[in-house]
Amino acid sequence: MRERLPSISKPTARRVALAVDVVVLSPRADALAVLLLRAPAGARERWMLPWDAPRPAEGMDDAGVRITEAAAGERPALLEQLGAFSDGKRHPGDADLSVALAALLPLGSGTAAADSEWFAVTALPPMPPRHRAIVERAAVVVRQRVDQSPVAFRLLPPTFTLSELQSVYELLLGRALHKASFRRALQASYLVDPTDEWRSEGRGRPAQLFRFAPRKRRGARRGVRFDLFTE
Amino acid sequence: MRERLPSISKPTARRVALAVDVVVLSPRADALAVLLLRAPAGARERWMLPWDAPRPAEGMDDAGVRITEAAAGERPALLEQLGAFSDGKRHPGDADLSVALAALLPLGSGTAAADSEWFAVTALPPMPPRHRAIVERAAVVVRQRVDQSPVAFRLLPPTFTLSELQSVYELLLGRALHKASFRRALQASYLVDPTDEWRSEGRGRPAQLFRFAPRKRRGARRGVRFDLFTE
DNA sequence: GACTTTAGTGACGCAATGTTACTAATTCGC
DNA sequence: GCGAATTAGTAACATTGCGTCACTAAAGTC
Repeated sequence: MRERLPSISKPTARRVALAVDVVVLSPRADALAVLLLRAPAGARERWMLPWDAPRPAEGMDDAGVRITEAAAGERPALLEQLGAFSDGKRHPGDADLSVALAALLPLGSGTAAADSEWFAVTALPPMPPRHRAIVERAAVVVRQRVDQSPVAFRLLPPTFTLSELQSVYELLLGRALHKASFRRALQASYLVDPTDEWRSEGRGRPAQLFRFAPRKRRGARRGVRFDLFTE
Repeated sequence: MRERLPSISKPTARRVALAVDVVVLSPRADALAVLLLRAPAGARERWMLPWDAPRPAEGMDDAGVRITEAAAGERPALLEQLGAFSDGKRHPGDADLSVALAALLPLGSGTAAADSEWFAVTALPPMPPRHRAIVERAAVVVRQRVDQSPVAFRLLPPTFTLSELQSVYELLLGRALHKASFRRALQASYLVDPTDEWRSEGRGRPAQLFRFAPRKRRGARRGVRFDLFTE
């Protein structure tokens, strides 16, 4: 039926202009916020993601750490690759291909430099189209991975209250969660350990501080979940 | 406290040698199998992934479809980006950077060409280190996404029996599932529609054929799942 | 000291899931 | 034919998970 020629021409790699674009994320004012840099004079949009070319022999993650440190003055608590973006959309450095990374910073860290500012991911200022697409993708990816990787915990300092943790989950998921259910599920998961410290935050009863300390869970995984399809 | 210079040097994209590497996956002999091509004479390893450079102005996905068609004679039922790989590991075309894609083919399709062969992802032959890493990553990613995207359904023809579907899930998850629970959960998910066809496969009672037809589910999402962490 | 605010827990009921055991429809061996 | 074997599909029960409401606890405020 189907006739095909055997492949005769050996493929060859092609040289393209590459950039690493970093979406630095942190909770800011009850929203998931991204750190943007003021674009150089003459740029078509006023804001852009921190980015740079990878240095020779530098891995993507190394470049991501370096770019995050330069923009936020801090090493990311978690770095996740978002993928390669090469649609025709405009990039501030005219890169043919962007490798995009999400870098998570804990709550309250990384005072922005003078030429940078935090924006809620739902209220982005004018920025290059590819960067906008990357930020939107980052928000989706972070939300999707929140219950598979310690995304929420990396958006918090090493110790935190359970209310803070719940707030981060609500901020990521965009909906309110029930306190009792949240804590019951967390308890059963063996992901956190209580410390013997308590924090009094203005009024109300002081809250116990917890630490992210996942333990090996007894196997016995559960069945297939058909209710998580996003399509 | 922290002193930082404002960024003065404008970043510039750097030109690197790029390849698109495709992991063509399909169920084969009760295992998840990957299609490999015999490497050209003189190569250090005998087998490699289908790959090529993207053509000018060709998107990653377009390149992925083209490469899949050339290697398997068929368009992928689902194409997912796995990310960018630029570790120091060796690539058959000495690409600095690989954009890796997973291409899913339904069960029983794509007779391999003479210079290609299917291998279980758990029993890979000698192949370039970067390609091996990409295949291993593909297996992990496909397993992780199985209950968020229709991965399992794209590994089956348009109509299939529920036993076939369960087999694909078991093959992807690497563990046995209980028949009644599987069907009950599937029923509740409104992901499949029964057809009025039945298939008799050797001995045993004939099985009804189903079709993937996801319906809009009534909202009401469930709580946070802490038991899905893979770390 | 009463009121407000935030933290944390107990308990009830419904829904989902694990499990066992069953029925149904076909082929195979004799 | 006819029973055994094999695969498909379902019923029913026990257990667990989860949404919800209601409560207690410990701080600040007036």
